Amino acid sequence: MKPAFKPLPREFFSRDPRTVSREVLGKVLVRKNRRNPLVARIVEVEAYLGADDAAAHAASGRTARNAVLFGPPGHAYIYFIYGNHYCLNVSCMPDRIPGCILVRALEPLEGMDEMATLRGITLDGTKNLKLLTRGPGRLAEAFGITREQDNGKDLTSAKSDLYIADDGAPPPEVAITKRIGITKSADLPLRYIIAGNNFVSAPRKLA
DNA sequence: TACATGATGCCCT
DNA sequence: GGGCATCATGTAG
Repeated sequence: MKPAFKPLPREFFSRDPRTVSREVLGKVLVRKNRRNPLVARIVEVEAYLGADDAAAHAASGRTARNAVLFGPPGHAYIYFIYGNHYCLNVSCMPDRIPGCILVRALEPLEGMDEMATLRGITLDGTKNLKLLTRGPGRLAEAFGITREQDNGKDLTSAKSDLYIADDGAPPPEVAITKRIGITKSADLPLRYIIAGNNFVSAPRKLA
């Protein structure tokens, strides 16, 4: 593991989710409470705007489930979907304003063996590497993320066992498309991907 | 208390 | 390419 993964400051997330989405691409997600650190680069995210975004969980106001979105920025909002899958979101915007980003795909950098174990698959070749962290449900499983353990966790502190950091990589080229898997406000161009990256969850037309 | 539904992934064809 | 598992949450009654 490279030295000094520096966590992003809370102010980074205290902004419009669209700005955060664009700038968080190329940063790394770090998981520490394992035998070995798990590290993967963020290559695909979506922005959810809050009150004015019909597709956002926060659109209909604060509930027990989405309370984290209404709290301070830089915290993990984990929810369970389709009876099988967890998804990792990061709260954005200042306290009480419910923006967020959804992390949709990662490029594994370190700890692939353990990710494979968590996913319940074997790594036969480079092809299977994509199966580790491509898609919101998959990456959550590969990082051992559950609502019980990780919901509300501070992602801006290296003391946290789950956080987002800058590893010094140069900013990538960003492409923008429509969001995936939603029915409301489905045409808005709020999905941000690293252009040409092989680990994004699905090829889509540019918006 | 009951019901409809979803920011998905897997397996079968 | 399409159907389906599977359940927490929110909303209605």
